[in-house]
Amino acid sequence: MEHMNIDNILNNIYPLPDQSKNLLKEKIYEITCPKAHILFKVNRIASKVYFLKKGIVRAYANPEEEEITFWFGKEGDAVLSMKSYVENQKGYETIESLEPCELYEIQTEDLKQLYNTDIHIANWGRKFAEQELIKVEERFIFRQCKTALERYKELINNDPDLLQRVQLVHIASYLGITPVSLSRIRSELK
Amino acid sequence: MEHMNIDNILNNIYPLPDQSKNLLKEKIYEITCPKAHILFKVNRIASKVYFLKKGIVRAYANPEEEEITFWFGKEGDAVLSMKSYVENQKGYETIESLEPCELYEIQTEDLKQLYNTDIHIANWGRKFAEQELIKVEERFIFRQCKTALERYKELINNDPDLLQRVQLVHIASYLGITPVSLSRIRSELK
DNA sequence: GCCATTTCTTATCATTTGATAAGTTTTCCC
DNA sequence: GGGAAAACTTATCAAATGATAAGAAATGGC
Repeated sequence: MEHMNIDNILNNIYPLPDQSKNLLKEKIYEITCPKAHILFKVNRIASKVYFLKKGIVRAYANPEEEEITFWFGKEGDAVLSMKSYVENQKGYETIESLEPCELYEIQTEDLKQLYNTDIHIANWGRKFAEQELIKVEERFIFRQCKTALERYKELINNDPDLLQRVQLVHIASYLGITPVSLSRIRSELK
Repeated sequence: MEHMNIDNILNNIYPLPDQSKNLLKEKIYEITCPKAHILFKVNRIASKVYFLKKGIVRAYANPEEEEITFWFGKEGDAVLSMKSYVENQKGYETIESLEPCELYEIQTEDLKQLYNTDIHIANWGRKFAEQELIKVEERFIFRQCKTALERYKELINNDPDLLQRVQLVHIASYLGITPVSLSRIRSELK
């Protein structure tokens, strides 16, 4: 997939007037990280939000017992610990890069200050949360309506490159099944 | 449970300065509805958001095939079709009262206009979406980590009155199991 | 209060998914 | 490029959940 530049990423969430966008961009820096880098560690309070320019990451919960990969981030996605971002509390997830990544970084402190002073950025932040909300809610419902096979098929259709870029262990967990079960499904489809 | 007044409901989401709160309250009206009233119908574009003063409601998806109750709203909760509210598109859920209800009602149009003109209300709207987001995300992860038995136990602990107020068919669906399976779990616990 | 209807439970059997383990393929590193 | 490690598949068996149906309990209307 192509690189995503910051203007497109910000605009895709909610178009901002130039002045507000520049306020935001003043606080944003580019960083890179290697594969298998931990961007957020569980039980920490996150101080940064990232936007993914290039690469792929996953968020997983419950690392003591059984790892649950509940989210993949790709080019253009925001990468953050939601719980930590929203409530300023310990996050329940760890976020790890699955490829070498290029990221845009902003301090949550800076972001929150902008929310309080610029109404366009406040509404941008509102839209961001709203869009993420819809995504989780839809996935929550979909998960319950559909069988593992249907969920796998849907992934193939909507996110084919994920299968090329991500280990099947993580795909399986994302689909809510075991790797063995995923293997079974894949062999049935051949 | 006690009645919830509108000031508490609004403040619990995000404390607003009096002036902003009054702007909001000017647009809010009280209504009532009987039991089994449909507040939102699937595939419609919703024009209203409610806050529940008294009563209990449920949201369910997939009404053609198998009903999936994915949310209960109680005193103090906001009642709305998220998809419709966020994207101005057809909602995937139907929302139905399970008791006679007293509600505060606001037009989404009015709300959106306030978002664009009052920064405090914009941030209130942001906080609202953020809090709802965390709730769904936590439930999504919890659903995958825990067995049906654990999920039922957690419901008993965190939401005991739900069992008194709501039919077990809906509880079962909310927990992601069949009513028969829930019965089995309940009898094992005795 | 009584009957009809709805809701809930119990029982039986089928299906799906998980757990474990062994085998195969791929990847990675020297 | 060869060998070790990791990732994936396949096979077998166990456990959890679903489907169906029949019976018990609760609810609601007259």
